[in-house]
Amino acid sequence: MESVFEIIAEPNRRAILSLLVSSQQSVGEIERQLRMPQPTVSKHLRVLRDAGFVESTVDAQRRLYRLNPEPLQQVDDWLAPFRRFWSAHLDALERHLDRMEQVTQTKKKARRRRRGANRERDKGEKK
Amino acid sequence: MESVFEIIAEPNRRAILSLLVSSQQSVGEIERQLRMPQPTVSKHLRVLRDAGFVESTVDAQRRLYRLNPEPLQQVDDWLAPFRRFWSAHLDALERHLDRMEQVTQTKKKARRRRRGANRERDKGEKK
DNA sequence: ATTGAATATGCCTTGACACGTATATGCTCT
DNA sequence: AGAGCATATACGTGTCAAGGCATATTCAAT
Repeated sequence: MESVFEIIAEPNRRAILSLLVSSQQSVGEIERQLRMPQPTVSKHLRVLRDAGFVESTVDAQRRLYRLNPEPLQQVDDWLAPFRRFWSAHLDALERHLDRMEQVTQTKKKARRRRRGANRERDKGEKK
Repeated sequence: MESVFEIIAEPNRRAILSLLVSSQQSVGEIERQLRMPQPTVSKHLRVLRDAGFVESTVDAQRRLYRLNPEPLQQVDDWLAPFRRFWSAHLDALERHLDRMEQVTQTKKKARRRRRGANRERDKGEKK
């Protein structure tokens, strides 16, 4: 199974992870919400657990699975250089549009506002 | 082939993408730098191109491939909720450590500095 | 101790995909 | 036109992982 990227390549596993963002869940709850057969859920959880994406605690017959963010941070780290790349490209696009505007003289303020919003977004967070 | 996640699950494709961050490259250059057979490179480039990760321009017999950041932004977007999750967890860990310290009375300032650095890092960019 | 619920595991089949090797296409130069 | 380089594609093969189904395990309650 190797890398974190192969783990999150599987759609059902991504669904499980997304589900666990809000709160921890039992296998049965996952099964019901994602409408997938129980063995499928268990197998994917096994993979996720072995790869460190989730952890589990025992609650009687149930097992509660919760997220462990570290492996996902690896993905985030890999993405870092590309983030620099695409903000550079955004800036280049902006400059290009600005040049166009110096010719056409149209609404510049609206785009300025958008650019500000994008910069915020690039910093992460923000709902 | 479907999703962007399956595309970047392949190590050679990730290598190609990383290589293209610095600048555009011909097939032959990729082949040499990554030491993989030419058909392999061409096939992976085909996949990356179909999925929109790269674009190509023709230069006589060569083809120059360059990065297109949009699909990677999808990955970044998917990661967003988890980023919130793990910074919440970092904070919780910090609070926990702080409570421990109130008992053990040890170096608190060093950790405060680290927390600040993490917050910067979460905003993206930097370095 | 037995039954039933919740979860895990084993086996089998199927399909996708990566690779190697060979070959095709396209361009340049003489 | 022909030779040679750069890149793309076709085909056959092996591997591996996901799904379905059956079954095993574990715990609770009676």
